[in-house]
Amino acid sequence: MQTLDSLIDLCCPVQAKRERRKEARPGELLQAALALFVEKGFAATRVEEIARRAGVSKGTLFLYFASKEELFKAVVRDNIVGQLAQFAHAIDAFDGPTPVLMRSFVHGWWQHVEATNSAAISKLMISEGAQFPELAAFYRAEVIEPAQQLIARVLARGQARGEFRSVDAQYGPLVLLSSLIFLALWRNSATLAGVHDGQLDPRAYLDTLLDTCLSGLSIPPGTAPSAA
Amino acid sequence: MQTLDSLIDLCCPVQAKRERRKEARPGELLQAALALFVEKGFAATRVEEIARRAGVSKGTLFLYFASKEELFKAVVRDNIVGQLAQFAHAIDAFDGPTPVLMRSFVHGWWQHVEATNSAAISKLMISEGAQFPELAAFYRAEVIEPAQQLIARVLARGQARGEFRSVDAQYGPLVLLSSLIFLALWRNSATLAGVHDGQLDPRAYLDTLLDTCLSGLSIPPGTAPSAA
Amino acid sequence: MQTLDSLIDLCCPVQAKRERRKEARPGELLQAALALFVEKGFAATRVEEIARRAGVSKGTLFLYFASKEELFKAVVRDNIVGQLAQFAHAIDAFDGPTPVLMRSFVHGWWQHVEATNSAAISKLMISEGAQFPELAAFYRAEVIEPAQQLIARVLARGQARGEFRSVDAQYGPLVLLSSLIFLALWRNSATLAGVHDGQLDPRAYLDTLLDTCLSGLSIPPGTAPSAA
Amino acid sequence: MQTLDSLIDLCCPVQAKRERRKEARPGELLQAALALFVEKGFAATRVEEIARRAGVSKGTLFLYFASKEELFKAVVRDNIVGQLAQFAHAIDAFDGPTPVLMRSFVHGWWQHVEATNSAAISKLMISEGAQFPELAAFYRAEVIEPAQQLIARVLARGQARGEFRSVDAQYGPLVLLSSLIFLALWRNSATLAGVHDGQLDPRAYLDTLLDTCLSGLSIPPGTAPSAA
DNA sequence: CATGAATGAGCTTTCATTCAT
DNA sequence: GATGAATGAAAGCTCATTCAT
Repeated sequence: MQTLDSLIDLCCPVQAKRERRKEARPGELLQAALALFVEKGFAATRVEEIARRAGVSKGTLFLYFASKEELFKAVVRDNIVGQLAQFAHAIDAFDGPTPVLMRSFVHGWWQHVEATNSAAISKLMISEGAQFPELAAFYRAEVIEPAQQLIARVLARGQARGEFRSVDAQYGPLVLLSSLIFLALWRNSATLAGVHDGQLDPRAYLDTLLDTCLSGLSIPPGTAPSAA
Repeated sequence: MQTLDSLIDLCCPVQAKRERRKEARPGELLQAALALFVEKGFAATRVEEIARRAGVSKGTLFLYFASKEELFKAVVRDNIVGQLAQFAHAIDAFDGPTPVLMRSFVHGWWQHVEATNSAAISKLMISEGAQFPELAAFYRAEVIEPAQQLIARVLARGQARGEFRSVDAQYGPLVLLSSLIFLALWRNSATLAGVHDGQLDPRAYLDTLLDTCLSGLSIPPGTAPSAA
Repeated sequence: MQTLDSLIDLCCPVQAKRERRKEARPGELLQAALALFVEKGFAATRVEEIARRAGVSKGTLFLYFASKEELFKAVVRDNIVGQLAQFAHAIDAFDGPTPVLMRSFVHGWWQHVEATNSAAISKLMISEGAQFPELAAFYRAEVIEPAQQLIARVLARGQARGEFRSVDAQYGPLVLLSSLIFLALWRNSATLAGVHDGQLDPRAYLDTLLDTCLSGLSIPPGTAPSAA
Repeated sequence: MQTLDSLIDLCCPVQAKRERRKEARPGELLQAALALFVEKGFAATRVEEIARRAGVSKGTLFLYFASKEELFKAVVRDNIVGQLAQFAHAIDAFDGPTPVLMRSFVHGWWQHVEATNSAAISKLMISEGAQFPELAAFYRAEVIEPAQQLIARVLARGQARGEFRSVDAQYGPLVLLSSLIFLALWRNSATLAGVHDGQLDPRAYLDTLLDTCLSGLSIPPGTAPSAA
């Protein structure tokens, strides 16, 4: 049986090179724009530079995107895809102790963030999101909230299994999420990182975070609800 | 017979109007600048608008502040720098248990952040710092570093008094600071908070943070260095 | 049947209008800039006016010249620098008596100065150089020094050939150069020339200068190193 | 018998200090303005700086001079005084050989120029005179022309006494004057002088000038109209 | 489709001039 | 008279956007 994609491929055989390049244009522009918006911010990025990096002329950019703002929106839309679903599956499939799950989740998350540009996009949204309310709402609904629920699910699992003490259902996840977002920001903000950039080892930071939180979440030996 | 004016003069031996306005100018400009920087960002705010909001002309602004960047620095100094020193004093003067100190420090910090717009300024620097390196450096040196040291001092105090277990000297303070900065961002980022702004109760969030961290930092009963 | 346009195309295989204009732009701007700099001075000339006179917009000017100062330098290069090299070649190629060379050099210089506006540019630099140190340095290096060396070379040639008596190597050329610069000034300074402009015949002035200097430089008959 | 001035002094005895300072104000302002106009040019000099150097406030300056332009005119008017008459007398009184007179005249002129600010004023007139036609005309009539006639008188004297050969009556003086004006400019023009400022010894330059000109003017031994 | 020359509104900053005190 | 705070018209330069080719 063929997937939908492969059917589409059969119906629309490879177009002439020129045509194909034409179709690739928007993607190249989006990629160039993402890199530059992240690097220099929205206002400080000149459309000419985006065009140059994408290998086209300034005029061509406006053929595909009505304005610099529309280009920004397209960049964010293009990059906000739920990688989060995979994390959810992994969590559900795991069956060891929750502290171990948490450790692996946190480090796995960072691995993904490092590999993709997600941190950069978060930075972008936090920095310039105020100017684009629909995008901000979209990002919140599609990224922030699911991420929060993911952490909530892990905490709940720990409590259900008697491994964690109970924490506030709303703010507990947030305390953890905040540190993850902070790490993402730190790597993309000249102000936060500055000269100390090289000094922050993400993995060591995450370990310190995990040590503190896991101790804080663990049930004190004496207080164990155990009983006879 | 006395004129109304001369009566006023007798009753209110204030300075000449011009004089009084002159002394008020910097404050009015600072206030207007803070409001607009927060509302629209540093780059997107035009000095003319700041001046207009302060009720003066463009030229007058430059009578008091040498440049837009200097104006920003003055805003930061006016709202943050001084306060950090006060926190340092309060910490040194305190002589109760460190967990209590930490609670009072964290809540006191938030109180100040809420009263002024310091949180918004942090948001600003994270958003636009990359484009204004001098401002970013200034902010790092005058705000980020001192804040980090403040937290480090509290942690060290707890350890010295046998109240806290030892944490990584570099990342420990950062884990705490990250949550504070996150809270500041949350309140000023449409992306993070959006329309749900009202849903986050800062004080409850901070309590959750303190509960988790203080538990995580406290020395487990059994491991007590007791002796005897 | 051919359209008029296609006939024209066949007859006049010129570039597209846009293209042709593009190539003409720098020249038109240079010309406009020279005229206005001379008329109103460097500082008092607004770039917008230059652009307008060249028939383009302000922005277009900056497409071709990075700044007002660079535009000025281009004007100088366009009008003077190249010509100095030509004089040097002519001097080297000449093989008659040095007094004849000097006469032809001096009159040739004036011919060039009259044709272009180089004199006016010298006036400009003397007037405004102090306020634009970079321009002054450029002018000194590219114009004053080479001109001085040109004269020095002629004097040295005369001495080497036994036609001129020896004069101070530093001040000799300067005495001559001063008169040439003075003539340039006279023609462009309301103060020096005023309404009496018509009264000064440059060629007669230069002849008087040459007569005096050449007599002054020539070796007195009796003092001839002859011998016997 | 009393001069007019001393009579005036008797009628208007010394006023109160404050009053006297009031009368001195314009003079102090003129002095400060001259120094700054010469140093930085008209446009580049800020009225505030003039006022500060004169020890008054910006507003006070406008109490005495209607505008910056009027101040400039006043500065020039105030400084153009004919020291030239003294030179004329000295020339008439002299009874040695003309070459000696010329040497002493040229060096005396420079001594005076150095002592006063005349060179600076010449520079000022040449630089900014175009904007003030009346001043330019006045300066020409009162300074340039008389100076030219002074030189012409010396040349004529030399010819009348059989010491000089005949030169063009109009351009001969000019050739000499040009070198003197050039020297005055050199000392006040960053462009001409630049880094070599220290290298030009005015007296050596004038000697070279005199050597060349006097040789050029002297009657060749053989051609002497002597006769029996 | 693609180009890139051309545009012009917009920005920060300066400074001669005014005028309430 | 004297002050200096306040003004606002420029100026040089940038860059998103347009459109003739």
